[in-house]
Amino acid sequence: MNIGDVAALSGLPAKTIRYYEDIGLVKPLRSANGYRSFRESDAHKLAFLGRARALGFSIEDCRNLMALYEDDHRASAEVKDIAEHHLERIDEKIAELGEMRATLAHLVHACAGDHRPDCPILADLAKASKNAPQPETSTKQTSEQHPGQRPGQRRIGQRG
Amino acid sequence: MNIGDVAALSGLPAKTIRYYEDIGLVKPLRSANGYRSFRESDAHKLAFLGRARALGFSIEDCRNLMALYEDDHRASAEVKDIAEHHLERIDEKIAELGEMRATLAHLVHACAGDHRPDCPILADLAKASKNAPQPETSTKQTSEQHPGQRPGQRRIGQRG
DNA sequence: TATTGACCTTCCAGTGAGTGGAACCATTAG
DNA sequence: CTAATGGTTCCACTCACTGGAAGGTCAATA
Repeated sequence: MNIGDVAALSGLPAKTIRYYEDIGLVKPLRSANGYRSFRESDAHKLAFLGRARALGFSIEDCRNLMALYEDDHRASAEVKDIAEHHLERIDEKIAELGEMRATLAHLVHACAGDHRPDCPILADLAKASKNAPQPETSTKQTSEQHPGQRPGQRRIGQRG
Repeated sequence: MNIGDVAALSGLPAKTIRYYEDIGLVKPLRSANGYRSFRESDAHKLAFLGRARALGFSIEDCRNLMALYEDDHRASAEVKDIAEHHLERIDEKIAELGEMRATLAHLVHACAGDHRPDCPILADLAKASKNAPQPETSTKQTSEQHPGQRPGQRRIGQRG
């Protein structure tokens, strides 16, 4: 099959499949016209990859999982190990996001959200949490200031 | 103060602060020797940015929040709007990760994790979930196969 | 004074996992 | 013949930095 066919079967964009070939995850044959020619096994692999990626596994994890999948003498412990590590990382992320969510929800709740400028959200972001109430600015000036004439900044303010 | 001082005050790496100047988030002065010279207000901005980033706001959000923070005539509704949108995105992510977690935890629990090759995790990844039991491969061959002699792959298997 | 060492500068390249687009080739239908 | 569709390569871009090279500056010490 051509790339469009495996794309439809696996649900992966053709671009992604080309990328997966580029990084060595699949190795389709080539037809005489230069088109990629995918076997059943390639389509199977791509579906496998799609599902592993949907579970959040990294490409490196996918590579290892694929290798284990194709190894008849694997120990399921190796697979479980990868999955458990991934599970831990997911739990960490959920915890991190949960903390963000709690703080943010609290601030959002406290903000009137009207025409007035008073805003607990900005107040919280602006508050000095660590140190330096009057940090004393003990840093000695190396020489006198002059306005930033060569700040060397590009892409000022617009994204990409 | 020099970059090291604001780095210590804000908790941001000097590299990050240079990057923030590059994208126009801060505009420190320059000393005669070419060193960046940060005012109190710059240090304050950087601390603000550090906290906003820690809450997961994107750089673009930070840019907008900074602008609102510096606008005495802002409406708190604008700030709340940004925060609520971010909160929604966080909730979506938590939900997504939660689904992954559930599936993965189920699979991990079902896997013996021993020396034997039988593995429900791999079985699940490999199972055909969508369509194509025998997908019939109706795709006509454009020409006969020949092994992949010009697959054009680079960085095969190693991370770059 | 020379030299260290900490600090600063710029610029370039890389991260993960693709995505968008240009320029071009192949196949097929009308 | 032409157009549409689908394939090819290659390059640049994303996001928010991070690492490192090559070199300039400054304060302190031998």
